[in-house]
Amino acid sequence: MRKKGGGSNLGAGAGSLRLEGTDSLRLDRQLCFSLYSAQLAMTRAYRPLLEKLGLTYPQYLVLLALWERDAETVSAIGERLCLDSGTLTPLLIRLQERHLVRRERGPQDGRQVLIHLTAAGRSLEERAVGVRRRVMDSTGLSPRGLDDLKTQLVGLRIRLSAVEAAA
Amino acid sequence: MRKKGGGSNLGAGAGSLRLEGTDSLRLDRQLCFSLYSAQLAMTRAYRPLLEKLGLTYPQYLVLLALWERDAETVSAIGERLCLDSGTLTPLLIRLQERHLVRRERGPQDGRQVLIHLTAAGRSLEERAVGVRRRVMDSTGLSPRGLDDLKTQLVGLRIRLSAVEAAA
DNA sequence: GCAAAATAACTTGTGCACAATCTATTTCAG
DNA sequence: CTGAAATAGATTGTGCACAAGTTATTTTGC
Repeated sequence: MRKKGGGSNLGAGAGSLRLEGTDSLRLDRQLCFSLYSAQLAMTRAYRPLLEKLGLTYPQYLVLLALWERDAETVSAIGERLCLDSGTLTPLLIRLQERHLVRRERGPQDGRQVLIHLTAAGRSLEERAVGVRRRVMDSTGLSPRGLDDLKTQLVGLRIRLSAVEAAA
Repeated sequence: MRKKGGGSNLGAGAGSLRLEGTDSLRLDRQLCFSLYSAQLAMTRAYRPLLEKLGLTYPQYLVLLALWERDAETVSAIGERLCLDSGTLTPLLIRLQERHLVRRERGPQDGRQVLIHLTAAGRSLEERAVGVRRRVMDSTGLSPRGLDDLKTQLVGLRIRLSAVEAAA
């Protein structure tokens, strides 16, 4: 095994273009990797706490959307969470099996399915506030710091999504 | 369907403690959601480009690690990427089926499996540099801005992981 | 040297995330 | 009103991410 750091071009200085190119792929320099691993760490921080509520992390995000605005269609929820029906349908079926939501065909438009929180689903919100607070505390960030990072990430998501839409 | 915005407590002002509590769960205020959706957007930005290389996004991250330092054990790769063997083993088997890596029992320690890049695997690096550049360009961030955000995310990951470790 | 403990990787089963496809319903053209 | 197009969800198959449990090898205690 090679020495740690893989320092093939220390003190880059007069490095060739090829070396500069490959060096740009160092793992610890990648925004993509730091984003990926921070997201994994966030999920792992929530998991043991959400487990006590019988929820997975994506299920928690769907409930966040519903606690904010109830009785929406599958596609409206999907738009807010940037997820499609292929992801949401089975997740919502599982939430229904746990009696946290009710799925009901739209009375006007029979193609739609409206998602309603049950009393049990609504009552979970209070406990979720505590979970959120504990995880946010563990970030060690101030409310200002949290909001600042959040704003940067929202901007990043919007710019990355715009490219997809153009393609 | 309710009106967009769900403005149940506009001009919060003299809101009660309960309202403040639940309001803290608004989707657009969540760091966790902005992180989650930014990560989804990053994966979606890479996907069509990586598809031309026959790679998924996690496979690309594993190759990033190997391009930086080759011939490592599964657990060494896992430590760098914060992933366990349950995730890596099948992924590495697929990379082997595509002749990008070779898996070989450790000569000293027969429990270990060393992952070696093949010539084909190494040759992919050059094309990956172009993919990375295109996605980073689409973020609209300066090298300074990219690095700044990366640094914040690394800090976040470390603090979130520290909590897990303590639990 | 040998049984027990530890370790590295693999396997199995669950739940996303997503592409591709399918079904049911609604809307539109004529 | 009728057939075609459009739309909303549901379904199927692939690949992570992970917990739990298994197998094979190495290390440790005696």
